[in-house]
Amino acid sequence: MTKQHRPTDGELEILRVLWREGPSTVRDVHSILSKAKPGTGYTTVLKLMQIMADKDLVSRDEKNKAHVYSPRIREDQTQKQMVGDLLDRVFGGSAARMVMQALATKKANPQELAEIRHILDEFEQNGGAR
Amino acid sequence: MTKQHRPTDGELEILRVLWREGPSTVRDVHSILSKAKPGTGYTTVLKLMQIMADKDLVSRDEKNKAHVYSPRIREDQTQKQMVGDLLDRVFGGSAARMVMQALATKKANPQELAEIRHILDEFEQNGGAR
DNA sequence: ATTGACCTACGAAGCCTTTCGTATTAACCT
DNA sequence: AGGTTAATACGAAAGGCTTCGTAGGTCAAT
Repeated sequence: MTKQHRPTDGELEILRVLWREGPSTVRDVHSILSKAKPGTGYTTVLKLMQIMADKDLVSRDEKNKAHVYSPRIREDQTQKQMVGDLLDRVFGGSAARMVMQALATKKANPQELAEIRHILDEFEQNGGAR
Repeated sequence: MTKQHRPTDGELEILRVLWREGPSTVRDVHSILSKAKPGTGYTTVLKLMQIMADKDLVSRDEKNKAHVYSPRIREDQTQKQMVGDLLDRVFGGSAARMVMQALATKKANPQELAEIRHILDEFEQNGGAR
């Protein structure tokens, strides 16, 4: 098991598009990203996606002229990895402290608070086994 | 308000030492870091701390021969910033989802679960005001 | 005063990420 | 077929992070 590197900022932006939209061409990804960040160059996105293919972060279907890219790592797995990383690097492993700061940042939406409570209930029921 | 950059990995390691130990010399920091990561070079740590002083991440007292460095940003503020950043960048702003993955990573310690519940209680009482 | 221990300053190399320009190739239309 | 459009490939530059070697300064003890 090769221990995954953290995806870079740019890679993450692209992965997020692929997770949400499913298999996409460079043009697809570019047009979405350039909505959020105007001025994003097409070949910049292309190059990044090529590098991601080299790193096996995405796979590439070359059947058509415009290649179609798909994520090769799962969103939830990446989220877990990155949150675990932050937990160690910034919070010394204290999940409670991290949750506290997370809630302090976002003005805690009452519905979200309820969701979090629900998650806690589940964790207490089966002892956090995964 | 100059919007703070994320500290780099190396900077964060040093900041964590300074937050825990208080004002310290390069030698202090180096001897602690090289316990966790043997082979860490002294001048590597020195250079990094000099750069951090340039960036105003730390301040430096030059009264003595061995300069004494102090953090210039607060730990809780940095934590808040970094968790907020991760929230946006990988969880699309959903705190609930982030908490879930955090708990899935760490085998949720029952005492911590209780702490988190307590934090939620407080947030519900005063509506997330800080 | 000379030595040795310890400190800072500094430059530079190596690597990674991001960005972009240019070249080339493929498809389509008339 | 020829020309236009749209795609990929590639190289390279710019900037940031990390690492380290070397040089030079200071202090104390001999």
